[in-house]
Amino acid sequence: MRCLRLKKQKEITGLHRSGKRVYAPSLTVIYVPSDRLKMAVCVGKKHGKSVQRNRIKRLLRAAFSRYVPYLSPCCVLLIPHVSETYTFAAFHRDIGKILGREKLIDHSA
RNA sequence: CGAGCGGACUGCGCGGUCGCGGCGUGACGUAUGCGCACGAUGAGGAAAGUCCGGGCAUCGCAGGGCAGGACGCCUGAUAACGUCAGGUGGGGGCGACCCCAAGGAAAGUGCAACAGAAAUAGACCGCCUGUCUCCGCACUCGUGCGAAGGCAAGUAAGGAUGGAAAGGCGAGGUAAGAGCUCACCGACGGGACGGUAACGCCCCGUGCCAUGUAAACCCCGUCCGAUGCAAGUUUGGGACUUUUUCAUAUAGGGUUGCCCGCCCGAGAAAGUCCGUGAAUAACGCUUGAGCCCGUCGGUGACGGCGGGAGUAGAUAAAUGACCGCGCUCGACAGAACCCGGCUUAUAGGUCCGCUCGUAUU
RNA sequence: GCGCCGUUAGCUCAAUUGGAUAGAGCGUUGGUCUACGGAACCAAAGGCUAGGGAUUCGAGUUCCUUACGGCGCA
Repeated sequence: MRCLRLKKQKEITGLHRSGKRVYAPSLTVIYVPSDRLKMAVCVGKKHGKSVQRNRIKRLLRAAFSRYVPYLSPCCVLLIPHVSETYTFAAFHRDIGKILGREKLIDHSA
């Protein structure tokens, strides 16, 4: 999981500038094709205190990791939307919907 | 039973599958960095706010002065504290109990609006005495009484204010009054006794030198060098070119905010090449004034001795998903160098001690 | 992680050494003017000075504490 982390400031600003944005009810995904699979989550202070922010990050990582074995290589940034409640089921469903629509899932694998 | 006060503790539990962080082991794989397998382990009472105090680190270390800051009843505890313990004084509550930045206003300066006669100091009204002028009444006819006004002296009883009005209240006293005198209370001064002390209590004396504010400046006493793990240490990172800033001592830079004193000869920027990367890697980084139990000393905070258990250490940052069971249906909330406190948030539950009221015995 | 500021009317800002009724501009509402509107003029409303406590006779101002917002440090 750690090798998939997207860490560099340059890469993240690059994603914001040239990445493709895809929207779902619970979150926004920004991605760009790459030679390796990398991901990051972005949870701002508007989502609440640190306990709640940590929980959102865990839910996003857990939901994303379900699709890791099937993904073609790219850089991905996950940004949740502000809401009353955050559930694993909603994140899991929306991430699957987006990745399927954008044809990033390699069904042959 | 109802209402309440104080103290201590707890902070969902159990089982499975997949996954995450660092750690250990490996007759494993790759070729030194990781992967794989197995094993044990992995957030709090506040981890929070950053309000105090330390450890630790670097700079200064020949220090000195000024400025600045903090604290402030007493005694003790402690590495230290603005914390804690025990007491003193004051305030609140019927009570259990709770609260208090609680030195100095007779070292000096400032401020006290409005109201009020007057605000830190006095005489506006008033009261009273003497005298003069004028008026009225009475009669024994120049005296008495009454009223008004002027002048002089006395006084601080009373005067709608105000947070505060020159000790309070009562009695005597007086022309009217006044600690002028007296009793009680208060204040101040002195002494004896008790207490380590803050202070308490008793006796004697003084008619009483006099408001509040120091979380206004200030004075007195005690303490404080500065910066903070983004501190700091080590490795890699070197080569070439260009530009620029001053200087051989009245400059420039460093040293604590400033001054004295002390130290130093180089420093800065841009571009190109090598390089995965420099917002990097490793160290600092977790055993510490720590925790639990017993015992001894102490009213207690705490200390001495003996025994025991003891792996969070990340770096865009680790605890999640799904399923089953139980119950009271789960609050506030996430370590980031480490400790001691304070403050604030907190569903529900447990235990101990105590007070008041009602009823019964 | 560390250090430092701010919060006053719907908005932007004042308020002297603590002194009484917290002020100004814009906006809002009503009126005058106009055939109607704008502009102009006149008037009014609107504030628990971020919350709580303390000091003081008296607090927007001083002190403590909490909340929110903002800035700086590689």
